[in-house]
Amino acid sequence: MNVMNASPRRKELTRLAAQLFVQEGFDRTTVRMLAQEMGIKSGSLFHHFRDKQEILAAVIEEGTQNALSIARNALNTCSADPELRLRTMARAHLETLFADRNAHVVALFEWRRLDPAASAHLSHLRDAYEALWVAVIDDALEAGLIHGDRFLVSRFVLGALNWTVRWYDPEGPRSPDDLADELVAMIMPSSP
Amino acid sequence: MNVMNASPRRKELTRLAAQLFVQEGFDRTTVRMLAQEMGIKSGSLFHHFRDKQEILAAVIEEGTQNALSIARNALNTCSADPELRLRTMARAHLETLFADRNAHVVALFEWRRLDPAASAHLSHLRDAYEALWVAVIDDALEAGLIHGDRFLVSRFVLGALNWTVRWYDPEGPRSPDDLADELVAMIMPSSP
DNA sequence: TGAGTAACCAAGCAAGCGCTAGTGTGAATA
DNA sequence: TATTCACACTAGCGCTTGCTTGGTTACTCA
Repeated sequence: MNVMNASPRRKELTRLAAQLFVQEGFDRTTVRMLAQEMGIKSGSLFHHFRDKQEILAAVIEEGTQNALSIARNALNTCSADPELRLRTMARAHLETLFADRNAHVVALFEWRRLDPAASAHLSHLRDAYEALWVAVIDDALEAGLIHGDRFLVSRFVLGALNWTVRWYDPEGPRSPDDLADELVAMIMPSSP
Repeated sequence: MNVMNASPRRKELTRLAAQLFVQEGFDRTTVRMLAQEMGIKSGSLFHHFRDKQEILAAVIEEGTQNALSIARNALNTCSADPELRLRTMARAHLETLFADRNAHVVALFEWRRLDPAASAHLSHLRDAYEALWVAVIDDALEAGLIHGDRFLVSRFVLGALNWTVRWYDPEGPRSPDDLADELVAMIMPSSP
């Protein structure tokens, strides 16, 4: 068993696991199914992961780390204009959501299956990500771009964005950026 | 086994099952846990339901039927003013979401566990409910109250509302009606 | 009073579950 | 050349799962 490392092999296995977790749900995905998808036998799986829980934690950690670094990057290479930052954050959110769809769907809908230790560790990552959102929304409120309660607005916006994984088809005519722009336009009184 | 009826006993059992499904998730809820919660033995459970799937279908059907009749009622006893109808629909949505929370959480997050037959049957109910939303949103768009693509707007609004089950605390200071009003205000340019 | 029935129980089956123990192998390291 | 290491295998243990069976109880109504 690997201590806590992220060997290329383990990363690849994690990616495959994410796909199965999305298809079947964590509980219905058996270690035998995972092993078959990975091209190994079920016993060999436990050379890479301590137990099934650890696979779930690896999937979610991978996805959340990605989201965090993508969002930070996008905000850093973007001016201080509150409207642009709001749009940028929404775009970054949808970009990572669909670039890394499997991991994020797992993070959104299987979080409760994490054991307390893993959940506590990963909560910090998630909180750091949400803090980025709250800051951007605070700026937009202060600039008078949008109105309402900062807490409620961020919850509503994140809810609307996260829910897209339930209905949005990336193969369709609309790009994730279109979606993000439409949402921002919807909540901004001053838009055309 | 009861054919398809809704005896008082079965209704009560369905209510208890919904609670457990929310607490543990459908897959992790065993028939033994269900039976214990109901005060019977696991074998007796199959006198009321053909199999575990049927319990899930019963829970979701109950919740969706309620949502549909509450929304219809609210819209019927409400003027034709588009803004009022939008607010009314949002309020009705959150009202039923939290009055019947367990059933709706199950409907939102365990829908995929339904077998194809049950899913097809219940999809009609859900579609009827969403049709109410689309009509209300169409009116609001036509009246110029809100702007954007009708399809996207309804998805965003429903997403924001449904996501509330993840963070909203009904014991807190804000009422569901407050929440609904805040969301409507957020997407309406002309609000104070 | 006695037939019918809804509701329940004790016992257990077959299948599947997560996970472990022990072993083999080929490549890198000493 | 000897040792270690990552990675994979076979075999199966102990337990839980959804569900079935065959029978009992309590109640209703002709």
